[in-house]
Amino acid sequence: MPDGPRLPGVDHEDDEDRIVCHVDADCFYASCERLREPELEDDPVVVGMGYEPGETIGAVATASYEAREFGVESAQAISSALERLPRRAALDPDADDHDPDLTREDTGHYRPVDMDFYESVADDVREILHDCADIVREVSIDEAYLDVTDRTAWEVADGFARHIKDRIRREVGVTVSVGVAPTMSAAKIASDFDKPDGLTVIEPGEVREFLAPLEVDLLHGVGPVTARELRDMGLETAGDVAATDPEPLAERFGERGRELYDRARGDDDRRVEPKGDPKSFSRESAFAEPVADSEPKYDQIDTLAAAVADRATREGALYRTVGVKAVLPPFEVNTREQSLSGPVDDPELVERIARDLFAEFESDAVRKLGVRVANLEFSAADQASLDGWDSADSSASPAESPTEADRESGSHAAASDDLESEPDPDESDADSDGISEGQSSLTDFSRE
DNA sequence: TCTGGGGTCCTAGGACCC
DNA sequence: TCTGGGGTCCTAGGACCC
Repeated sequence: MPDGPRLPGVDHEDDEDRIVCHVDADCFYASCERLREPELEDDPVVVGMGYEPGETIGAVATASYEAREFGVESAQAISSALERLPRRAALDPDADDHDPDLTREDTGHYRPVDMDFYESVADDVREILHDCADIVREVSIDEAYLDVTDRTAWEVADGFARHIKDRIRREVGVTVSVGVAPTMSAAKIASDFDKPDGLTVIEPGEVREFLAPLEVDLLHGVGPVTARELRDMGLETAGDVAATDPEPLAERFGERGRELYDRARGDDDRRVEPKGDPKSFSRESAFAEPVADSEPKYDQIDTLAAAVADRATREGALYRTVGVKAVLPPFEVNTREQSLSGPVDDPELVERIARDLFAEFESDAVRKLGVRVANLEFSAADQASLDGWDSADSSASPAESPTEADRESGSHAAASDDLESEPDPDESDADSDGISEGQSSLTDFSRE
């Protein structure tokens, strides 16, 4: 949308040159593990779940660079990771997976994910980032964009980035790679260019030239599927994309095609902006092997529903949509969701709806299940309850005050009734009635 | 890559409204 | 009623990212 033609002489405020920094921690989880176990330094370290002897599910979350040399990669199944790089612990003759032929050099350390600890380290990094920039967009636990236009200049951007890296290393103890460029997408590629412990600056005017030789799959937003299609179109590098006719790209990939074309040419108007509220919360978990019995599946749905609802409550979010995911062998992903007429915070309702939506897969073998809430609203409601205001305040969450919950909560009641009554065999009108009826008695939640 | 978990955004069809 | 066209919401699926 911001990609329309520019009119000369008309308000170019938005087109000012920006200096964008992308900061990306190097194998962050593994670095965190080394913070508390310095002996792991220089040894291969793999962080993930499910590598205990006998466990087969789970995947690698992060592999240190030493571990990557053995072919261990992020997202790899634990079984393959262990094949390439056995556990150091397996050297112990008493270990369950002991192998007498192993040598120390061919083994690595495996540690389970400990998000609470990684979050605490990330907090320390974030503090430094906010100290170094006016605008920070945190993308994930180990990655952020900084708008540092007002803090530095191109002539000294290199030194500024060095300063950020040094502070993080000195004060927190982890290394990061930094990319500096006039756009977010180029900064992202720059930080990736020289990992680990990298520092790459792409100055305005150099972006397209810098990108040109890069393989298409290095562009943000190009995954395996798109990369293959692009190659089929004869486009191997960012330079190929930049030089091609954008129309076929737009036809094949829609909006993403236009975006891809722009990015490959170094055009990216996005401003660095702080991240807004989350859009959804979900929990999922895989069974060790496909499960056909309905009971363990419903138990898992209940557990996931409770966890998701609890998360929403803790974060002060109301939700208006509840969904489930059922992955059937070999890897068929099914999703079902249902929206209510108004936002609620009601764990029991989440469980009921999740069970109801899952019923369709009751007799299928299932390898993975998930529950999700979406259409979140972080309104005055949670502020009110957090501040300890009493429920007389009209903006208080309808679902949190017993008195209010009892007498109103229209959507709530309507939705519950609807779900409790046996739905018609032909369910298509059973839903729409009951659920929309509560609307009139609902507090007005409309956003403008 | 025989495939974990938590997210985001886009697309496309259908319902529904005016 | 042989029906125009725009807009929005809902749902399901898919690609992608970390």
